Amino acid sequence: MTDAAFEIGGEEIPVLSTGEQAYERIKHDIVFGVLQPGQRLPLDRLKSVYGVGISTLREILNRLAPEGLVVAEGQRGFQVAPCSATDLKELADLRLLIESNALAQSFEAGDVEWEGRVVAAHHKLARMEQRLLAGDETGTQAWKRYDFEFHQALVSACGSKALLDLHAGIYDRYLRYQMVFFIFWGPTSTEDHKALLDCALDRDAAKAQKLLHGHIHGCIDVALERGLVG
Amino acid sequence: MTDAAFEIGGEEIPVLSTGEQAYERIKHDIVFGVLQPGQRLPLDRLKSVYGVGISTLREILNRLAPEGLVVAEGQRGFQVAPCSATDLKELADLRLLIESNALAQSFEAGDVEWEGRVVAAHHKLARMEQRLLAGDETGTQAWKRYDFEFHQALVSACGSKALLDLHAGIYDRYLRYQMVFFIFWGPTSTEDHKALLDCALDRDAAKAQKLLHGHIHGCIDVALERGLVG
DNA sequence: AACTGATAATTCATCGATCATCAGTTGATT
DNA sequence: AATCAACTGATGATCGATGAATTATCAGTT
Repeated sequence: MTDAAFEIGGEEIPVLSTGEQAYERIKHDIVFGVLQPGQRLPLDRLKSVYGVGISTLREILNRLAPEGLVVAEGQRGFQVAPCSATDLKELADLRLLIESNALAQSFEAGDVEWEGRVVAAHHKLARMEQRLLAGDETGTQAWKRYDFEFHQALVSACGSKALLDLHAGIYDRYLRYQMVFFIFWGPTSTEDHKALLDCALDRDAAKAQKLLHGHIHGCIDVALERGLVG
Repeated sequence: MTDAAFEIGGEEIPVLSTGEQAYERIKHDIVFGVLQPGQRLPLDRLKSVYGVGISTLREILNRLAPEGLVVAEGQRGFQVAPCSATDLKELADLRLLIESNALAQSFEAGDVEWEGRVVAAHHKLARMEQRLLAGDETGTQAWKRYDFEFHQALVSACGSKALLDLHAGIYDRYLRYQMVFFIFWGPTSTEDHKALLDCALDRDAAKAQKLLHGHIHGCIDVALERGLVG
């Protein structure tokens, strides 16, 4: 339908196809709770909402299914993957396992380039968190992106593409719980990020793993305490 | 097209839809090397081979893509995920990480039911390995299934569905290397399995993890030594 | 009034058709 | 003769149509 890339002044700007665009939108709407957990996804409705044909829609949903954001019960269509407390706990443990491991390898192998990426990512995240703490709620989505980019940067030198892909996928599923149930409890998170940055520059993997453990479990404990998740 | 389930004498036998059937066949053909790494997958050709329509085919390929068995280069169709030595190493490390962790949790939580599953799975695997060592090469595919079922049984009590799904997915990708490059080096593998069984019954997770490490790395070292992988 | 069975309406799975895109080839121009 | 452009055949992406399955509705019966 469209070109794969579009040239402007020497810089290549990728132009997404109809399907890719819709894929991104639907994924975004699931992660951010516009499409709610457990909600059925009638094809005709989605068709008009996202402006793509049935077949393209089904391709997208089939792609989202192995990623764990959509479930397909054969012959009965699709629905947004339901949320549960046990699933949240499993995801948290999984993220911790994957990210801890990647963290250690990354700290081992990271060069100065990597340090640069980490510092830059942390700076952007910290700025956004300042704004959020100041009451500016407009940037919640931007905040999640910077949070991801920071954690991504931390593990980016682990040397394993497979590990990074896995981490990204689990992060998305985990993020959905944060977004759907509006989990953001401010200062503690900010401190954790700063401490993680320091660990990275000191190459103190053990301490970073401990911090990550607290960072993640602190987050889900808040959710489970408040009884937010069914 | 067909019923989701078919009742016979109280037991429910799932009847797969056209799409599900083709999905299983294509996945099988990729894992077992019928469709070779890097090979392009022209839709018209697959259409006639597997006897399904274009749209259904694309659904299947889109589902296989996040599973890591197929890659989709935008606007230029699909191809079987290529193989490389680095990818094999990454997968081995990943499988080790996931399975080691699941093993420890499973040993912790496993009950007598679990022990039964493990013993049964090992028995079937051992029988098949006997036949293979005796020169009966007809059962290579059955062997892989029993090997998976044994490892699956070992971790089945870990208590995390997310972890089990992840393990299954990575196992498939890892298995492909074994199948495509005909890696089976007999006695050592058989001994490993017996030792793993003993560890399970003794609940000795640390020893099991060591064994698993040797089991997996021994396997890929053979492949890398022989220069089988690109 | 509640249950069961048949029928109608909705939703899904699968398909081939159509249009856009890509790669290889030919031909014109310098 | 070499280079670039337009042409052409092949392949992929997107779409709506069609028949099958599921769910909802309603009448008839106990």
